[in-house]
Amino acid sequence: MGIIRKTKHFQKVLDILLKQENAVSANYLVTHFNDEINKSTIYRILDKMEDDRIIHSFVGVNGLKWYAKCVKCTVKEHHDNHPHFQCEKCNEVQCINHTNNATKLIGSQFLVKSVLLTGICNRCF
Amino acid sequence: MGIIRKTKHFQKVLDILLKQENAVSANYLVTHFNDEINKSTIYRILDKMEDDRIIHSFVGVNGLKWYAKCVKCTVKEHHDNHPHFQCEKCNEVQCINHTNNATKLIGSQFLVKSVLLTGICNRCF
DNA sequence: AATACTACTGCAACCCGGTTGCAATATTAT
DNA sequence: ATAATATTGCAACCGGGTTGCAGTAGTATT
Repeated sequence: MGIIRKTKHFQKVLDILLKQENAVSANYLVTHFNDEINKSTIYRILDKMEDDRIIHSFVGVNGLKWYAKCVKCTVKEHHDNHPHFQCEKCNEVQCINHTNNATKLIGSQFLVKSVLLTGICNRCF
Repeated sequence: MGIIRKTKHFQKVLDILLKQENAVSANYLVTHFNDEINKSTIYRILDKMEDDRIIHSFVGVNGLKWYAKCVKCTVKEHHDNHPHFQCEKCNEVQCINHTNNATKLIGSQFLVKSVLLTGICNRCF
């Protein structure tokens, strides 16, 4: 159920996501492509990209959905379940993976106020 | 700007939150008190309780806001910035604090798929 | 290159969690 | 009891995200 046709819209959205080092909110893409791409189209493209493991998503501090490119994911499995850090002031999101040093983020430089882990609990497992 | 008058509505909402061991979603409270308390009233009560450090809040997997009672918070400072774990299947939220064993949660019993840290980044600090 | 098939898109309307302004009501201090 | 004002209900609104459907545009086949 992922991407089947390589359309112009798909390419444009992909370009933004690949260019960006960190995560991008769905809402940013909607306003960025305001006059160019309909918002339902953008949400549908993002869903399909996620199905194809081109990007991964998560929900940020304000309940907005964020997306970032996958680095080592295969079509079968998501390997990009690394932590994300979001600043409550500037709202910017950083992926904490091989390129970033997690211990540098947590502790001295950042004041971590909330940690949300998600997954499958042992009752549902 | 917190709670000033101890009203019946305030007491009813508080009772639910104190009774519950884990977190409760704002939306749950709204539907629970459907015919009894107006939803704007509930959201306003929750805001004030959070101001007074009676409860603390965070955003769950689906972007919904969750609340849980504070255990060791003072009016001046929130000490309940412990991690929360939310199951993606049953949506239940557990506070990972002194009563729960974090290492038991992470690892064997749970499959952790995403971790969101929030706070203030070094640029904004 | 023309055709047919169907994935993709735009539109408009909708959904739902949460917010807001305002008039009416209830709590508290006097 | 009264006055002052915090709280509430209501209705309308906001914004991120979804959906059904008809029209458009990729793609495979000829």
